[in-house]
Amino acid sequence: MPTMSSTPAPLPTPLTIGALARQTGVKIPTIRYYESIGLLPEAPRTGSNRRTYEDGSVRRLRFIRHARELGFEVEAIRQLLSMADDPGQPCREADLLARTHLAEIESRIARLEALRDEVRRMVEGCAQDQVRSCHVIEVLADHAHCLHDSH
Amino acid sequence: MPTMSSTPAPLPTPLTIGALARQTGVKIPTIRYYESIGLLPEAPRTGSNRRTYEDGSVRRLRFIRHARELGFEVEAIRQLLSMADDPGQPCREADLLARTHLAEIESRIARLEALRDEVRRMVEGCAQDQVRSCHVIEVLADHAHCLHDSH
DNA sequence: TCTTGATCCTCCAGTCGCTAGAGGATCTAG
DNA sequence: CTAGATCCTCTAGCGACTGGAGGATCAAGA
Repeated sequence: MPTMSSTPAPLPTPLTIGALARQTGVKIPTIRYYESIGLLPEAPRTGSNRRTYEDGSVRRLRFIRHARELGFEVEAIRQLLSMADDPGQPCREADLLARTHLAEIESRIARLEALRDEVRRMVEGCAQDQVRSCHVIEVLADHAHCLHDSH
Repeated sequence: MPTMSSTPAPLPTPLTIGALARQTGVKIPTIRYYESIGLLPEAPRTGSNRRTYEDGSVRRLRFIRHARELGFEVEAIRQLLSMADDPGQPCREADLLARTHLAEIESRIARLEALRDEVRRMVEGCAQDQVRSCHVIEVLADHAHCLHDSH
């Protein structure tokens, strides 16, 4: 049982910004930054002007962090958050957002793979000799060595 | 012999910054930016203070552009350029730089692929119904839905 | 009670690699 | 001679933070 003492009053001790940072892995200045751009609501303050948070903040910030890690831009996250705040809405928008994002990830992967092939070719041609005959420098100096025009 | 008086000297008409931009595909403000950070040397000026370039500048700028397209950072390019300027040196450094870069590209690809899988799962789980049951929001709200911790 | 060190606050500046705009000078073609 | 293209410098902005200065406040130990 997750009772932590005999008294059943789990009154939620507000978190400091440092505790919030530790629980979410988001750095303190970043938390303040998110507040400043309106991704996080303005945190209530103590008498001595320190920000206080509750468990809801932890969830919201984790949501943000997770979305950022997944490569969503702040603007997209703003939209996702407002959807998450309003769970009766149809989720076509969230779905569209995610699908758009997926397409972008896939194109990024494709471009990186082309790029990896170029750099790999570059590295493999290097005889570790002299710059004069260095494939790396040579390839960089002349696009004609490349397989693709696209980059 | 490169005497320049009586012979039909192909004296190189200096390029304007606009011509250089057209020949390399690098925008004019970017060229000036490269000069300001020392990637390009300070261009000699005409009497009316306009920058002049020669074919060497075209090659150098193409080198820079190509390296940027391949994802090298400016600092790395700075090193590559100084190596290219000094072709008697062993090229271990250039090779190392490129190999480091390759490793980074590969790790980026791996992370993006993990990410793609997450987002794909996210999208596929969406029933286009309500946010309440929307997989996208749910996954973002809880990292535990993810396959990987790494992102 | 005092003191020390940790934590917090605000504000400002810097990061990277450009990009854009203001406001003005100069070139080139007709 | 004039119109429009091109150039110049300088400054500020982008996105998403990150770091530091300088100062207030808190919690714990002597």
